Amino acid sequence: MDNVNIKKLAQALHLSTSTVSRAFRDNSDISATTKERILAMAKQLNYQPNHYASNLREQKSKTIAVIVPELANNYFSLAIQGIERVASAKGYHILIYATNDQFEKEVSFIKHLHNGRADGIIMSVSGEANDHNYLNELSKKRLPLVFFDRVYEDIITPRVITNDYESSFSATKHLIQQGCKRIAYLAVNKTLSIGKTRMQGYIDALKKFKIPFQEELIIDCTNNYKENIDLLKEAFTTLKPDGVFTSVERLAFATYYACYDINLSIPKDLKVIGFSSLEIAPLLNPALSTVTQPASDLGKTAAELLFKMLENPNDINPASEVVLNSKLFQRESTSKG
Amino acid sequence: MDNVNIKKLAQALHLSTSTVSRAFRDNSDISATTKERILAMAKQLNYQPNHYASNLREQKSKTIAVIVPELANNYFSLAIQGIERVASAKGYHILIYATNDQFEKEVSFIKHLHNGRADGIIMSVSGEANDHNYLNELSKKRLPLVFFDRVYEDIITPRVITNDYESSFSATKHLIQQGCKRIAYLAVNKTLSIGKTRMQGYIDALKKFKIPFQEELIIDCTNNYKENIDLLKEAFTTLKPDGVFTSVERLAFATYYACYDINLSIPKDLKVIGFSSLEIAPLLNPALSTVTQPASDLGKTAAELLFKMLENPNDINPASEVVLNSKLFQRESTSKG
DNA sequence: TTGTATGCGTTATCAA
DNA sequence: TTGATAACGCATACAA
Repeated sequence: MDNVNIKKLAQALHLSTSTVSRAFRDNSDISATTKERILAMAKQLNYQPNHYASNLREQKSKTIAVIVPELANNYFSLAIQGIERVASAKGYHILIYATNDQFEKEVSFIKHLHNGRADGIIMSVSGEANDHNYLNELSKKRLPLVFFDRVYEDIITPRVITNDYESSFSATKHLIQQGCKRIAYLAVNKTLSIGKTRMQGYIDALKKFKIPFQEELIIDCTNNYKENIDLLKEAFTTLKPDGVFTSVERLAFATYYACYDINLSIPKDLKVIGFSSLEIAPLLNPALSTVTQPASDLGKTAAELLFKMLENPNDINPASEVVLNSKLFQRESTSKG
Repeated sequence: MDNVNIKKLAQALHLSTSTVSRAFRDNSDISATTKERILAMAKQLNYQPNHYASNLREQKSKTIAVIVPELANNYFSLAIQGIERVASAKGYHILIYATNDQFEKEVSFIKHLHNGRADGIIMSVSGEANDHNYLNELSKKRLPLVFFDRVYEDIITPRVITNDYESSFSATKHLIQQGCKRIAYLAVNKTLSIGKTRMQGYIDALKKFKIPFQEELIIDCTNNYKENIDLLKEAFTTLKPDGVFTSVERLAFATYYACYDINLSIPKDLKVIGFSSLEIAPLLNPALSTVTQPASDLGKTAAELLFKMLENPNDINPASEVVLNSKLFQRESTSKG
């Protein structure tokens, strides 16, 4: 490598490395003229300060890590976009990790990140069902951490979530008002906190409107597209629901595919609404009614929270929780008649 | 910080730092028993080798950077997913950068990455219209770089692309065979190499089937959703095309919105096909005919190519080009009658 | 097999 | 205002 470092730069200018170094630090004492000389030469030689050396020295990385369950997901893409914009504006870099819903990966990522590679972590969790006390074991040494959307309730750290309970309640209420009597709830993992909250909103809405809650109408789906479609076809045929509320976007799609296959008409035979941040929900056949989460804002807010922690560690309540509101869009898939 | 480093670990074990260091390097001479002792203590103390120190020492980062035009985009999300899987399997980390189609950002990202932060770069470019000779100026010092999808034709570096010309030709041919006589081509940036190739396939297909090429039917769109819809409504009204071929996914969506607004029926009045990797294209109203690029594979292949460069720099032809095939899906949006 | 010493590129402290 | 020097945490050449 003919890489230019601070030493070569110093040699070329007949200066010491410390003087050169100072030229890149804003607050240091250095004459304006030498500074200019240095910067000019730096540009000419295409000098880039070695990040690893700086960070080893300064003990921080100007990098934040983002851990999400999956990358090929409209919702998380939007969230990452929100995070990236904030980080980019602050001159921070972003490391991306996908757990693919494997808890061990999450643990491994987090542990490895505690080697100085990142200054903070933004995460949507994967392993609600597991023992995630590993986060507490890091104790004092734990990096600043912000949860978004999917959180661990028993870990004390700032979080950004949406008003899932209210949204679920509203969505269920909407189905009831559109005339549904047998409303299925499509869960993806009942044990996930987010699953529980959303399900509770559904259950309470039924109660409020005096519709009996039936356990069999809670349909627990998998992570496999094809499996879900088969499972739903079976369920729709035997259980004959007249409404479906899906707790995540992809289950709404699975519902559509299932209905196409078994010739159920949406919304005539079955009304459908689901959590989804899909911008083209109006283009679906039929247009999908959605509970739309402000995904990009969620990411933005989480990033802002993390930067607050980084800049003013004591200024932020570790138990702070920011709640953003989702919005209900009524479209063709839940229309009457 | 009560961070444990190799020194503390050595102290705790009454060993030297070099011995401890060796325990983590596979090939070093070290007795099995001491190695075990060290690893056990490391686990107990939750020791993580400092990445910056190692990398400063070894002059590599085990990190690759991915630069894309945008993050909130189904296609790039899939590509990133493909990259992440390969990198993750190799124990590499991924830095993500979004240019939001701003060329200066691209230049800035690339230049900054040449400070040791990443070992290689995978990029889908943004600034075809600009002077991207900056990449050549880095000359010998340039990091291993792989282009995917959107490339600079005049920069010699490995690339992974799709058979855009053939796909465009087929898509246009398909529209012709479905009876279209006035086929509009929706471009996003005529000067982008990818735009040119795709447009050429369209032009040549017209020629082949003796349909006169009309400049006015090339509609240059913007990056703004709303603007595009307005622009398309105007264009469809005045130009009265009977077929539309969109060079990127989001223009197909814009086309749908425009048609809904001005009461054009797809496919009766206007047949639509577009480049798109959207998995739920069959769920649109009407189901969208697509040229589907193997987005995830593209990312995977690009990553594999980059790792080959990293592992065997001389083994790979810098001008190598891998072409993956897209697939044409005929759906309702281009059906006859 | 283990320990000592050195340097990776940078920045901070101190002295000039 | 500038220069010499030490240190950040780790890995290797060399010595023991």
